[in-house]
This record gives sequence, C-alpha cells and structure tokens, in this order.
Amino acid sequence: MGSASNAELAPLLRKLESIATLSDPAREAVAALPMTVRVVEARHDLARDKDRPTHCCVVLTGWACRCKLLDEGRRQILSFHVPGDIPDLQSLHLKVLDHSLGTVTQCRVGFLPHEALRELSVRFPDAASALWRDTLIDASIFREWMTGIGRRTAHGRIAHIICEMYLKLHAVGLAENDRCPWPVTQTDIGDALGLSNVHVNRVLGDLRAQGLIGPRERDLVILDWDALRALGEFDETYLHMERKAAA
Amino acid sequence: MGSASNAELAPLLRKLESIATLSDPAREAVAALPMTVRVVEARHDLARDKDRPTHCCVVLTGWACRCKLLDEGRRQILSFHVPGDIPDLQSLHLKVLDHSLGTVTQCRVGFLPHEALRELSVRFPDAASALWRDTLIDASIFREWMTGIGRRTAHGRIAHIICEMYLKLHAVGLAENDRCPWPVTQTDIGDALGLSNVHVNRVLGDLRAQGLIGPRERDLVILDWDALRALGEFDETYLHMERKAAA
DNA sequence: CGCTTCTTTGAGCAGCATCAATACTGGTGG
DNA sequence: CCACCAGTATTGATGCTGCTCAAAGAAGCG
Repeated sequence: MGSASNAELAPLLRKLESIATLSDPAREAVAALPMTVRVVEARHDLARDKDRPTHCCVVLTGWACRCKLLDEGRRQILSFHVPGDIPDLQSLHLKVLDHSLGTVTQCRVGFLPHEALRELSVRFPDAASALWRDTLIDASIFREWMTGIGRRTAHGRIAHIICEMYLKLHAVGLAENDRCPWPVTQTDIGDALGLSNVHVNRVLGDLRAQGLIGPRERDLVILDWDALRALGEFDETYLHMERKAAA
Repeated sequence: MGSASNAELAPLLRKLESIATLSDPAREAVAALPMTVRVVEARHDLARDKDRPTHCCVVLTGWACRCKLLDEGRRQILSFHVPGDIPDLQSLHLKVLDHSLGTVTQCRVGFLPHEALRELSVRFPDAASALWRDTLIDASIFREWMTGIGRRTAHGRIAHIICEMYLKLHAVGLAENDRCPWPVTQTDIGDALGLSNVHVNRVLGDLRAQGLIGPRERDLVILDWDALRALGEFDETYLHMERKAAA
C-alpha cells in the first residue's frame, strides 16, 4: 500500500483531460484524492460479480479487463482497460457489481474511496461531469462492441479492436509510430469479440499475410491503417475524445 | 406541441422512482421540468447519428429504439425503450450522437432542453445521481446484450430478451399476469440480437412448440418463466431495480 | 531445461445465414 | 363487404462462417 500523491495520479489526470476539460480547482481536487496503491499480479481479480465495492479502481500501469462468466466456462470480456481508466466507476451509483474486474497483465492499481469521489462530485460540478462523461464513453464503447459482435465479420471485428486499442493507448501516451503494447492472448481477443481462440488465430494470420499488421512480437505493429479502418468500418467518433493525444 | 405538466411527466417520474429514490424537492423539480410533447409516427427518426442534440427525448407512450447502421443495410439495434425512458440522456455530456434514435410504434415523446437538465443536476444532486444512475443502468444492459450476442445461443438470446422486456414493462406498470405488449417485428429482434429474421422466426416457433410462450397474438404471453430464465441464463441483477414495480 | 501457457495447424461439422417462395394480417378504398 | 396492398410471418433448400476436437510447435519463465 502506498499513499496519495500527484505523481501516482498522473495517469488518471491525463485520461480525464483527454476526454474533458477541467477547471484548475477541479484538477487540483482530483490530484488531491486519497488513493492507496497496490501491485496486482496478472490474471487476478480486482472485484467480483455481486460484490458491493466501497472503492473504485484506477489502472496506473498495465492492462485490466471486465468480464462476465457463463455456464460451461464461457466468458464474455466486456472491455479492456489501460492506464488512466477507472473500470468500475459505475459502482459509485450501482451498488452491486454485475460483472467481474481483473488484471490482464501485472498492474499498479489505485483505490479511490467512493466517499471521496462523491464529495468531489458535489463540490466540483465539472469534475462530476468529467466522471459522468467517462462512464458515458464507456457505454458508447459497449455499443460499438455490441455492433461489431452482432453484425461484423470476424475479420472486421479484429481489425476494429486493433484500431480502438491503438487510439486508446495513444491518447494516454502509450502508443507511437503505429506500434503499441499487445499483452492479450488470442483467447482474450476471442472472448472479447465472441469468437473462438482458434478462429482469432486464423484471422490474425490472414491480416499478417495481407500486410495489415506486422509479424508476431511483443508489440503490435500496424502496417496499413487505411485497410484496417475499412475492414473494421472503424469511425472513432464513438470514442468521444476531446484532444488527439497527451504525449 | 404541448407544454409541461405533471401529468405528462408521470412516466418519467415513475421510471426514475423505479431505479432511485428522490427527495421531495428533487421530485418536484423533475415534475416542473419544461417539456414539449409531440406525437411521432411509427418508424420515424427522433435523432440521427452525428447529430448534436440540444434536447433529450422522454418516451411517454409507445416503444422506441436506438440503432447503428452499417454498410449494405446491416443494422444493430442497441436498445429498446418504453415509457419513462430517456434514450438519449447521454447526449447531455456527449455532444455528438454515435447512433440513431427512432420510434418502433407511434409514440408520444417529450423533449427536455439540455439546459434545464443541467440546471436540475447542479441544484439537486440526488436528481443528478438518479440521472447518472439511469445512464449507468443503460450501460449495464449493453453489457448484458453484448454477453448474449457474443456467447449465448439464438434460443438463449431470445429467451433472455423476453424476460428483460417483460420486467422493464412491469416496472412501469405496462405488463401484468405474464402478458405484455410486443410491437416489434422478428426482423427487429434479429437486429437486436445479431440474428437473421428467418432464424428468429424458427426459434420463436420452437419456444411456442415447447410451451414456453403463447401463440402469436398482439401481446406476448409467457407460459413458463422458469424455462425461459434457465434457457436465457437470465439474472435480473443487471437491471439494478430498486423496487419491484410501480403498478 | 523442463514446465506451463500460448500459438499454430488440420479435419470435420453445426448453427445460423442467405435466397426464394408462399401464406397471413391489418388497413384501405371502392 | 370485399378486393387489394404492404408489411410481416412462415417454410424449404443450400451452403458458408466459424466452432469443436485434437495434436504439435513456440515461447516465456523459474
């Protein structure tokens, strides 16, 4: 456990300022939020379905994801989260969690007491708006994923999520030069997109063979933006970004 | 066009009180919101993708839906809306619409100026919480639909949406005795669940043959709740209702 | 270097899409 | 009152997309 500090909260501030404009007092109030920090190993739960959390989590480093578990091991990943995200901000107003939250990679995670966030919201309406807006963008991404899963081909879905994750990472300074971290397994991608891991593998193979993305390595390399955008019918409006990037 | 009145706003109040608790002053402030009312015919747009609305819509009677349109006539319906719902509440904080909103049946629709809602939010924090909460439940339903489309069979998805719509209608007093209005076409259901209209027809036929729902008529009749719940793995937690029904 | 996790590849198949034709239903006007 | 019409529901035939099962490479890690 650590204690609150401006440095620790930098990812959150950068994220909020990539989607909204904060007044100086609001920014300072966010930076002064009490936060405890923990390092959580990869593939561990941060909160479970049916929990009644008293804190919200901020991802400071690493990737997290939210998911629902069904019968017979079926899993639906609902979202991926990168530094600056507050994946369970909705728990501020929905007492019971309707899904689980866990790490994908090892993460540094900050815990913000609901009480402090509620007080922030009442005292700084523009901070409240920024947080509300964050949850609305979250919902907008759900709509886009739903559309992909319901009505796009496997190739389109995968092209689309590549575009999305690159832009999300770029907005917080973690992607540059058409290259970004890609710590998720093909099974993760499948569970996010409603596909089997085997089929994800084959489609990624196709995209590589067609020169849209680079060969397998630690980072994902995007070789042909136009083709990916076209294949995934990608239109970034739904990300509702205020500015292009923070880096 | 009409003008604001308590009677017109009753569906909105009933909906908000089914998901949150309002203080007396907040309830009165909601009832005093300025609203213009229009009757909109079935299958007409209320707002379009890329619009920058200055009002939010409240459904007063009838059903509405939100959808995204893709190439080659593909369509994804994102949600269905019944009286009391504010389908585009997110436009209060997201300037550009990322999808369209239209009527399913003929509707009476109320239009609430963003300005009035923003003022309400600042003056009555518990009204703001209720509205924020409403958008969070919206998002929760998106997560559930995403899970269904991604990981449930066609039979499960259809069973699930039947359970969901019945409960939503029941919460605002529009469903009783395992019977509820069902004004959507099989193509609508398909576009909501990522299925073809033909397959929806076959699955509905199965559900009827197995005695889970009644024969085709104006209303949908639920004959076997337990079987539908099991088939759709339906767990209403995600609807985050505060009380069982208003009727 | 041995273990586990992840990726890759092959073979066979099932769920659901597509195309196409036929019935039904409610609403309309003569 | 009935014929007509548009939209919707139903049914059949066919085949593609993506699933399942299975096994063999790669890669990271202690």
